[in-house]
Amino acid sequence: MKDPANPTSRTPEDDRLRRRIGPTIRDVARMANVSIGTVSKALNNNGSLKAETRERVIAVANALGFRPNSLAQSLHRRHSFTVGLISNDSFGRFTMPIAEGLEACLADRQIAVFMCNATDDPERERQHVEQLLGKRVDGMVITARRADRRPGLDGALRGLPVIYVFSQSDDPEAVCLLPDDEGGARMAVEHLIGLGRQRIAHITGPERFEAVRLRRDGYRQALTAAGLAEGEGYYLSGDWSEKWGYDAAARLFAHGREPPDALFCGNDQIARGAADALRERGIAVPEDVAIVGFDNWNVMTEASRPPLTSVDLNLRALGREAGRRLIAMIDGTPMRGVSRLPCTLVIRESCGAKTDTLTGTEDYA
Amino acid sequence: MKDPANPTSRTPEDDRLRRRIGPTIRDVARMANVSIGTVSKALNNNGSLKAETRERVIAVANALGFRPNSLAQSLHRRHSFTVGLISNDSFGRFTMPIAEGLEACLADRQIAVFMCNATDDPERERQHVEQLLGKRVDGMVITARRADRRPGLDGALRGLPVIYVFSQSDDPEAVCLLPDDEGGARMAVEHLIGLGRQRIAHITGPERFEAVRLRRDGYRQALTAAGLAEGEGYYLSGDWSEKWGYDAAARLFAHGREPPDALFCGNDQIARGAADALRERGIAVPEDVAIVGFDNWNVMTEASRPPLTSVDLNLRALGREAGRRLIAMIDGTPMRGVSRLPCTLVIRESCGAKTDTLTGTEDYA
DNA sequence: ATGAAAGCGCTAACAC
DNA sequence: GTGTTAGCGCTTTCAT
Repeated sequence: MKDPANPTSRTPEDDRLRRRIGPTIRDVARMANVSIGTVSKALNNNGSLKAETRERVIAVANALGFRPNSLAQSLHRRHSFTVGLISNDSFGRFTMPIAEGLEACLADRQIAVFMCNATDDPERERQHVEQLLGKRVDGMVITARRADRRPGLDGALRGLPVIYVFSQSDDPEAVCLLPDDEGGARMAVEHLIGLGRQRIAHITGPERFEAVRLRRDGYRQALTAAGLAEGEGYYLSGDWSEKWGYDAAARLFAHGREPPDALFCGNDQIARGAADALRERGIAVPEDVAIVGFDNWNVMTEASRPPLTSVDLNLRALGREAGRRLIAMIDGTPMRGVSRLPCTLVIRESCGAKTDTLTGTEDYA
Repeated sequence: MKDPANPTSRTPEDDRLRRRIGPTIRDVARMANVSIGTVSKALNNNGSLKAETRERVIAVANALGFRPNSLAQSLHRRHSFTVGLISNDSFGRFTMPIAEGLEACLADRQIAVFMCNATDDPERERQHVEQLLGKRVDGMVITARRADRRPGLDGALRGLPVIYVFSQSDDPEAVCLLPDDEGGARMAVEHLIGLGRQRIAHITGPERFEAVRLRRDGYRQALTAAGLAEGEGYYLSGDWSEKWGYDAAARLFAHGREPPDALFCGNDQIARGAADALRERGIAVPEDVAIVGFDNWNVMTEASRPPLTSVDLNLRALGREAGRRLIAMIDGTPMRGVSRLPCTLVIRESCGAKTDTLTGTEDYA
């Protein structure tokens, strides 16, 4: 009673047999009156098959709603087409865009991403790694808040491709991808200098963040290159809050001291706090004082008065590039060491230049 | 030459054989001088086995660094111990805590989460669903921005457990989990009334958001229940920005009209904008006007002057509960319909009450 | 060009 | 108690 020309006529028991797993390759073979091997060739478009057969098999498969079991496939193929993403930033503001870029890149290659949150709990991280290895992921991405380096987890990984994004391993061989904080800071300060500013202060976050130290270095490099001196007390390290930006600005513009004509801030919250402080003192931004922030977090840059010029870390691009590199590693390309991707300066009203977007040059460190 | 008492002595060719896949259950069986079946029983702690054998096998497995291939296991077991999370909010501010709660809950049950971003692109979503089905996920979580309901994707899913979190399907049978916006708003306004406020205005977001309509309803219910009237022009719908909060507050406190003595705001950005507007007008918060926000987004609540009392949507709890329910569904418990989880009122300085946290009662709708 | 059959790494039913 | 074996759903030789 089987009618191979009309593959939709599945027998009732077939439906019952598959619990709810759907048809298997066997069912397709039966309905199309070919062998299992032939179906495999047809669907994977390899081997040599008569065009007519191939098409017929594919038609049957579609009619049946056949969906190959990726788990069974992975048992043979070299890859599982999954990777793990382990975050120690509890899916925070920085992890998000990275994950997004990564996912977008990998989805194009049909690779799925396991999202694991370890939040700096080593035991939890160990469990996740264990689980991911059990699931035979093809690679792993580690991301984190960037206070400092972390021990590599290379012990158990026996050569599995691993890439650290927005975080660093203490293993110098490890593949790490980071934004070029130093270059971003340099670009921001050069821009201020190009606008004629001479007395540029830097209000920033806690020095235990490597990013803080790098941005400070970039700031100083730009000053030095332009022959400008760093005013006394012009470098202010505090926490990452608006309040600190507000207080630090107040300090810079207090009593007799000669005030800065520009503020380069370690993040947008600090910048916004500073902008508030200046406004309340009747100091005009950008006319009297130009401000540049860091992170280009639009919740801050756009709510600030005036809207903030800010350095964008290009985290989405960082995630995408991480995906590309991980794929390359999975494909066998050897990689090692730290790379930094350029930042972008997004110009808004707070620095007195025409709205624009400037991208730093790639750093091949 | 095999020494079962010293299982670490693997033969060199064994290492070579496993490409980099690590030892298989076969290797463990060989080294422990037992059958494959016995190893399986020992490791999965089922069947009946002499304690000594069990322990010995486990010791060998550990020594070999054996890690069962979860993919192969899933071929037999009823489940793959993976679920898919499809987000249409591009991993945004609301998706994050939900994902975190979900992941935490599922990780406890050894279930891994595939993160997929569809960002309202139906084609991309279809591809993701396809991929997840191919990977034989045990269930699926759909989350989204909450402008409105979305078509269920139940066609292809043949009974796979699906739960919508922070989003709704147009299928009335679908399992949906949402915060109780109405109850949260009611709680906020009741709190203001309890503090003696009588003229309470509501500045909120765009009405196309169901959340806006629900919060408005809660606001009105609380007023009505207390026998208070809604002042004319006291309900102001705009966008979700600080600027709108600022402008709306300015409008409410303009010219001759009798001003409100409290503002209930649709989100924290609006509330912060309003607080700024009042401060600039010399209106004291909370003395003259109390303010309550919504979302409890600490970036906003804590940077606001004064810090904002705000309704917390308890998104992390929502994610965890979604995990619990999905597990229940996977375990066979039938579920259907929409549930809403209570919000929490987090009291800070902007409303003039003692710092505190109040939780709404569960809504068994 | 197609079919048959040997596994991938594991579980589970059934022998002994 | 432990070993044997038949698969899970698929890919991939190797015959034909």
